[in-house]
Amino acid sequence: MSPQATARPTLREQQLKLREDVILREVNALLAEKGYDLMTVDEVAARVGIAKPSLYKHFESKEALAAAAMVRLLERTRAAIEAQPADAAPIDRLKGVVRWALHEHLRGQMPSLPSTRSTLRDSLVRHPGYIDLLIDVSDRLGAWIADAQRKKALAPRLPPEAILYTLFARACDPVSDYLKLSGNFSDDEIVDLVTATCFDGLAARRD
Amino acid sequence: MSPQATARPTLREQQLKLREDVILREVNALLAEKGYDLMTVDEVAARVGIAKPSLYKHFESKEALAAAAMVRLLERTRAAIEAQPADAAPIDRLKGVVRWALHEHLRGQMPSLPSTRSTLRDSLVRHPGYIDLLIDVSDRLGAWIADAQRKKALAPRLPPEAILYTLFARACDPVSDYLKLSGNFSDDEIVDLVTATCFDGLAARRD
DNA sequence: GTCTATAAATCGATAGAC
DNA sequence: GTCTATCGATTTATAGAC
Repeated sequence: MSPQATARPTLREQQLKLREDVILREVNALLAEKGYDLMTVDEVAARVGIAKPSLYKHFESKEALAAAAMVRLLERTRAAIEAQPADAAPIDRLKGVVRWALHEHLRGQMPSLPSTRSTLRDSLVRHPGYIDLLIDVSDRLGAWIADAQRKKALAPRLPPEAILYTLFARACDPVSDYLKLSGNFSDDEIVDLVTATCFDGLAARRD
Repeated sequence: MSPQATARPTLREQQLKLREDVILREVNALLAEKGYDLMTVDEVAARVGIAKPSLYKHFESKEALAAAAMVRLLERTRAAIEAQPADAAPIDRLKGVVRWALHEHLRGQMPSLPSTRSTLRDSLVRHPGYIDLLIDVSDRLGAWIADAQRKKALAPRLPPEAILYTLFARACDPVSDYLKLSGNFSDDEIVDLVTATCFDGLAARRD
């Protein structure tokens, strides 16, 4: 053990942070698997390998647990946005983010959008960090959308917010689940299919 | 009161059927509003205006209640399919069904798709009438899809089942909820927007 | 900080009187 | 068939020992 181990509280804090990250990863997977309402705190504790009261030492409630997991998801989303090549056309950067989200979804790591009538939604809007991050992510995507519409790569007539909502919704589109369940497609094919129908539509194109 | 009133048991059966229809309408609305897991049997009874045990005289469990409501929804879907003009192009008939579903959604009458990991899904596949109706509806839509692809109105490269799943998914697309929540669009505009992005995609079209 | 044990509330389902 | 009252199971959350 290093001499700083007892002197600095930082190491312990790092361990704490590490454990909380394990917790949030499991919460994220459970949110994707069964949603907020069906996820039980007992199950989270069991998967992490600790007792339930220990979990409540880290997070004060089930809602706080889910909110923290959603914040983490938004942070990873922002990272995916920043990872897009700066020299690519804005529409291709948008496609890249959608493809990243679809891959996460197929890996069972993408919780559904907080439904407009969900229990979770109310507590999320009260969570300070969540709204800020959501606005940040929306602003970055919104800038690309406006840019792509100016370049006439995205349909100029569509309201930008309709495009933004559609991109968010495709990230947890049940279509990918059903395609996966059919067993006729690989994950890459499913990502290609959903991305294509999202941007190009179901109707045939002449261009 | 007609003379047959006491002689025939049919009248009482009609009243029974009528009450069950009221129940299923409320269940349908509640399924659309909060989903199967958050819907409580107490709430259904309260909305119908009867006590919970009375509800259990009509339906033996919460699952049976939801399954009956989903069957009723599929029957109305089949009716909407049959209501499409026979002389219209197949792609326009498909659009007509999607538009009907979106209007139902905006009226709060369209439950979400039974998620691949839902509690409800397992009991639905065991319900005899449900699967038959689902196959019937899928077959009718599938015939139109094949027809539209032959005529090159729908993208010929897309797997027909991907198109079918996409149409089902758009009926309960959360995008419509968020557009409605924004308050910037009328119901008709939302239906137009979602239908357009579904068939034409987000990317600009030259045709 | 982690555990065992339990409180408090909710929900699906039923017993039994009318 | 409809009601009041209640059971049994599940789940969130906490008390208290270590």
